[in-house]
Amino acid sequence: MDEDSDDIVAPKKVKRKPKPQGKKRKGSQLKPDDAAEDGGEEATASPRKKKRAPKLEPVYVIPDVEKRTTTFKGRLGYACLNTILRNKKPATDVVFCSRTCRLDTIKEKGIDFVKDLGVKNVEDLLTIIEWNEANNIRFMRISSDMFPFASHSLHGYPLDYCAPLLARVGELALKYNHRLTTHPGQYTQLGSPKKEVIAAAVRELKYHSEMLDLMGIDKDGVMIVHGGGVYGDKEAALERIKDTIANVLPQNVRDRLVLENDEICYSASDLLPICESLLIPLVFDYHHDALNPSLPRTEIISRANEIFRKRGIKPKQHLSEAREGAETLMEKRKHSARCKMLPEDLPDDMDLMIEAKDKEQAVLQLYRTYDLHPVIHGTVLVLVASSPSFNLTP
DNA sequence: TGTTGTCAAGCAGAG
DNA sequence: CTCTGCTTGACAACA
Repeated sequence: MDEDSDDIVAPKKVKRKPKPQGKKRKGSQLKPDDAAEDGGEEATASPRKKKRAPKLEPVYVIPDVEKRTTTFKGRLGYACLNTILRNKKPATDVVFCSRTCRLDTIKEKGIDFVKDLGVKNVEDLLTIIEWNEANNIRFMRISSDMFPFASHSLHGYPLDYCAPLLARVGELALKYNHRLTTHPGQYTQLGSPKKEVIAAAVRELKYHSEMLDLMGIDKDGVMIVHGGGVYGDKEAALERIKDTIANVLPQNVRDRLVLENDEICYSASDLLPICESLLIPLVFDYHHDALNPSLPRTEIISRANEIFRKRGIKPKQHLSEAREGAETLMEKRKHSARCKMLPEDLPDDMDLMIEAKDKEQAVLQLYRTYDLHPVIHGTVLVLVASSPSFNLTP
């Protein structure tokens, strides 16, 4: 689907998936799982090699991108996961920040096991930030899974045990002028009519705040959440959201909170009034706005940026694109692997989070498209052949 | 090593 | 009603 993939010369061995037509998986069936039609078929071509084949050197090719120009001067970032570091081989070398476990495992191994996962996640975050710096990326979203179950009603735990390590993350980010933000998940419902749901949302936000506070991150370290559900009455839900923000959230949590327009329930014009009245910034998401439009983009952006300005927070926005060939609303919600271009109305001085399956590769592609930063040959496309998106077909 | 089913949490929309 | 999608991934069990 993504032209990108077509250009890639994959590492020499491309394996065909066995395709065991066994049990029906409960997930979607619509992904024929082999999109390796990129010409990497020489895979099976060497059946008779007796000397144990030395590890094949992958062939890295940087495909051409269509060149474009921009006056954009902000940072581009990616969310949570670095595909190169996540897929390092051997498996013991992988670097990622979302180690987690099951509830059963907590019962089995105890909470200290879980807290150790958090330590490993934070250690790896240091590595990722170093990688980012080496590759001219200075903006990323921290995984909400950094500390598994930290906000859980029964198993939750404070993060102070990890304070020194978290402080190192903040110091490193500061050293590189690297912005770190968070995006608590879809279960974070500030406007639910159910008390327990709100309580869980507040715990989740407190956890994220605690993490950022212990890192010593400044006010640019925001936490982005959506409006959430409407429960059949949007006005009433908005009132509850407003009440939660104004009267329930502790000040340090509220200080980091920002709202984001979504593609189903709350458009930018739904959120702007409460954002403006509470001085909660609005993160504008171009993709969501395209699916759930309201006011003219330029108006949304200028009003949103005014809130950021008043709060002294560097503005940020989200960019993603729908999968190619998406027809229905549901299909269009899915993110594409890359972003082909920056939006028309993108202000120059702005941090832009790229939400794409290929993560940092999508950022690097935009770097190349617009000549924003040099891209190191070898970090591009190193593993695209095995990245999840590579197997996605439209 | 890879594959497969399942996993903390909430909601809305499609079929 | 069930399945899907959301920041979408990762664990666990087994081959």
